[in-house]
Amino acid sequence: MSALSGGSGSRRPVTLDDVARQAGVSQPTASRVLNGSSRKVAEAYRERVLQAARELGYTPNLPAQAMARGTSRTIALVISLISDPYFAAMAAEIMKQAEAIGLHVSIAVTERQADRELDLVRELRGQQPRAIILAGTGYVDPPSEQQLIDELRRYEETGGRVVLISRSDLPFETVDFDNHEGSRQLARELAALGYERCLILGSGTPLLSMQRRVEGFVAGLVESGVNGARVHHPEFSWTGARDFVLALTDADVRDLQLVFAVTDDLALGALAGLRERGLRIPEDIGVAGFDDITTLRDVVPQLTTVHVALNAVAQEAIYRATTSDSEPTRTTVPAYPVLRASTPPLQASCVIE
Amino acid sequence: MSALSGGSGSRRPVTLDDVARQAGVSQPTASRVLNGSSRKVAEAYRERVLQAARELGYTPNLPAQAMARGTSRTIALVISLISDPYFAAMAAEIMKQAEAIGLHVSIAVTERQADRELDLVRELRGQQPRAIILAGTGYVDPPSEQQLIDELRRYEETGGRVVLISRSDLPFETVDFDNHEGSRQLARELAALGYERCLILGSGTPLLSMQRRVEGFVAGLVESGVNGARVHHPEFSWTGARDFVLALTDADVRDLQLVFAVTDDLALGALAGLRERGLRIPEDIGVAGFDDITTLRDVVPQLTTVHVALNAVAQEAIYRATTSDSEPTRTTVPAYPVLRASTPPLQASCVIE
DNA sequence: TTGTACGCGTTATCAA
DNA sequence: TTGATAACGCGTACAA
Repeated sequence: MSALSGGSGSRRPVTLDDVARQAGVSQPTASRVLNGSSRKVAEAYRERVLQAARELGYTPNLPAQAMARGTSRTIALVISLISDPYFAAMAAEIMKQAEAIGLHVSIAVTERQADRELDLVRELRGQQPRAIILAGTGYVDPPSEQQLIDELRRYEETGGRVVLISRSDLPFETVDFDNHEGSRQLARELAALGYERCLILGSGTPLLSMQRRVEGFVAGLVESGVNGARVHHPEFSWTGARDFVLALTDADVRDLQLVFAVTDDLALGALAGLRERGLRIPEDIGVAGFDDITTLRDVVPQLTTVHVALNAVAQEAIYRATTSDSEPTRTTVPAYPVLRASTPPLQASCVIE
Repeated sequence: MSALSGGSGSRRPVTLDDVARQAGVSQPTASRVLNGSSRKVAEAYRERVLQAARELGYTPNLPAQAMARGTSRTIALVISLISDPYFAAMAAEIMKQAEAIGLHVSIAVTERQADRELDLVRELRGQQPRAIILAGTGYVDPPSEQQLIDELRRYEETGGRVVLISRSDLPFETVDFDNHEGSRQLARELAALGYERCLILGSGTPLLSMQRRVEGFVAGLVESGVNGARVHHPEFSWTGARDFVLALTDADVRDLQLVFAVTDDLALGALAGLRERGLRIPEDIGVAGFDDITTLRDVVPQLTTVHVALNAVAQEAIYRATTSDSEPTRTTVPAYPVLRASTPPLQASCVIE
């Protein structure tokens, strides 16, 4: 191994200058050929530049381009949790849409800490991204909401775009799905199947969209003439739902016909808990969730849930992130119930109160 | 809305210069206070700079820093698929470790296309990341392997670090888990439970690690005195495994005691297919996978699999990505079988041939 | 059409 | 310790 090629950090990256020199043209000409848009370069030069770039293995220095242009080709995505199948699917869709139009995605995770969100936005702003997309948090009573708004405003004022997904609490471009309507329809369909005595599992963490789902479900029940659904708010996780169900009294459980949880994750936790108590699903009690995560395909019985068109959400988000509107708009993507084996029609005997 | 504050892109971002001017110091001094390391600045100046930065809402322009310093605080992660629970978990762990030491993560997805991998590396190189981590591809006979190596070498020569996860095919720093040993041990344990007539589902796509898992399992069986396991390579997806199982003849299936698939995803697909054929799991046939994805907790029966310590893999990868070694090393993280309800001990009657 | 000269925001070098 | 000044790589008026 020669002294020149060995080790790390020995060589300087190939720059546009190197390419220009090798091609025997000026640096701006090389720039025009390789990265510019107004391609008024003589074919002979063009060829030489392209060949030189190929030979040298030139790649544009993105930070340098970003600085010179004042804007980058990066989109910053702030997300609660990437290991959660729902958010993973959301991130995947957003990346797909972004890459389709030549944008990179830089991901940051809040791990559901509201204060971390503010820090992240501040940091991300420094990346000079084309847009910042905040997906899937949104607390009912956020501690530092005004600071977050200020920070995002400041970012917007310097030409950046802000898009919120699944949280309609802030005055920015918002893409949301219809939480209320989705669970309302679900409640109506389940009521039509005969379900009346329901336990609703909301989120212990005060999240707006989850609250909407609870309200929608209750509304749907009431419209169907079903009242008195019990609402509880266990810790917002699979384990939280499971533990909650395990802690119920036998009398409580015996009286139930259905458990609706505001996410599939919770629903699966509840399902696990109910089974641990010796209950059969769906014979003894029905279970329904919300999100329609892919994972559900491997669960028996197939879980009734509310489907959300994540690809539509992502597409809309990327569109909003790359189009400069004057006024923030609110887009709502539909969500509709999907009835599966976990909530079969109740026998007539059970429907009668 | 005033002409100054309105719309998008009106205001210029706050720069270090603005802060310095407001604090009445020179720009380098402001730099030393806010971003520098050798903090030899008079306390009085220090205070004034910090306050000015706070008032103005200054955030360092990362591209500018990257250019000036010649290196960024970004790690580029190239991953096959982010919606896959296994890769999502891997990405989550890597991000966690990276953020713990103040590094951003930029994610790019290959969608399992080998040629896209090369393009991505070329692009990512332009981001001037601190390191490039390639996770989870690695073909048996890659079409453009040499080009990829050249590209990564070039990146390394300019001071970047390259770390490969779960693919020991390229001459770079590698973190892998013990595919062969993991499935070998699994095979031995299953053989000890009485399983003999096995169907092994490999990957239709020629991936190295998957091949290792097949080889390891076969080796484990042979060591246990079990020969003649059938190996097949359906399309590398849940659907592929399901369809393959559905296409088997009844005679084939009746003869089987176990299906081992090289990933949990495939195993779950196979399980679904077997059930569609009216087989009971595990009474009629056992099923085992590899990866121990979180999703399995909601599957009944609980799936026997091989557990991989992803957090250890991620930690090691980040460590390698931030430590400059002279020679590329190979780290192997253990993988060990976890026996669950999907492969109960076979009754004595079945063990007898 | 091509090349010269400058600016982008930051860090690093060197005098003072 | 602090402050001028020169990079870093690229895009872009402007002049040729």
